[in-house]
Amino acid sequence: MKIATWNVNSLRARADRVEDWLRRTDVDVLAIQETKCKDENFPWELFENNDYEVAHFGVNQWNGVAIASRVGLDDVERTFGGQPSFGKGGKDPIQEPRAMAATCNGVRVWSLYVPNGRALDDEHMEYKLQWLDVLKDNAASWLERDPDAQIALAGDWNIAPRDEDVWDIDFFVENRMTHVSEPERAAFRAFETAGFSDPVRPFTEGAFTYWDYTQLRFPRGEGMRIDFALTSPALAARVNNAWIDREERKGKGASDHAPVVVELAG
DNA sequence: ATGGTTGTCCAACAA
Repeated sequence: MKIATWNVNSLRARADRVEDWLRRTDVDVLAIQETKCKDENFPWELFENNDYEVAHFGVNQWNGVAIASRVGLDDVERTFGGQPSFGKGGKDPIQEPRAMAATCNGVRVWSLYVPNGRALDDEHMEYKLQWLDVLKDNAASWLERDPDAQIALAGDWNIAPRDEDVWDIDFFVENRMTHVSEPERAAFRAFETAGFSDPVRPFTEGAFTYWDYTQLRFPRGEGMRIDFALTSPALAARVNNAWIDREERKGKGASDHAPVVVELAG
């Protein structure tokens, strides 16, 4: 069984590439982030035509998450408990479509689009840290309730947990960039303390998952590792292999993120 | 050539 996560940066703009990728990669479950559409604009037939069930959560042109599966798609949830809301300048806060879950062949798969943070002193950074803290409390409680639960926290985490997860840590620190600050990294580590782990890194040392569209970041090899599929202990034990599909970042019409694939035994 | 992006509600914001 193969589970993947991919921030597609607009599903409509990426429909042909997503379909080609699904066919050649042959994954069983795909957690999608940044669909950038509401349900009425969602390309349902893309998944139906390829024998995937799909569930979507999107309310406007921002964010949007989905899960496609051909091994079952049960008990869909579109938020986690106490998920913080956000409204810029405090106006009309909403629970943004950044998290959804479904059970696929016994695995509880979460598609997560963690808030970006925007700047170290931006209100969006407080939102990001709070959002992660509440998600972590939820995730810890799921494991306490069932230590054998198979859970994947898959998505765009918008955090580079280690210095080697960006092309030049000095550049990030000197420019007061987000994604590498200690509070963000502590928020990520809290999931590891709660029992979740990253099964992809051992198979992909030194690899990145994201390259900014600007500044020729991809041809220059200037990327970041910010997309993760964290696994509960029972699920981590099943991981046979994992890879980051850097080829998918190439060429015209690519997302700025590459898909991350985890292969499970059985 | 000292710049060089992409997506959305096509204007201004988000990443």
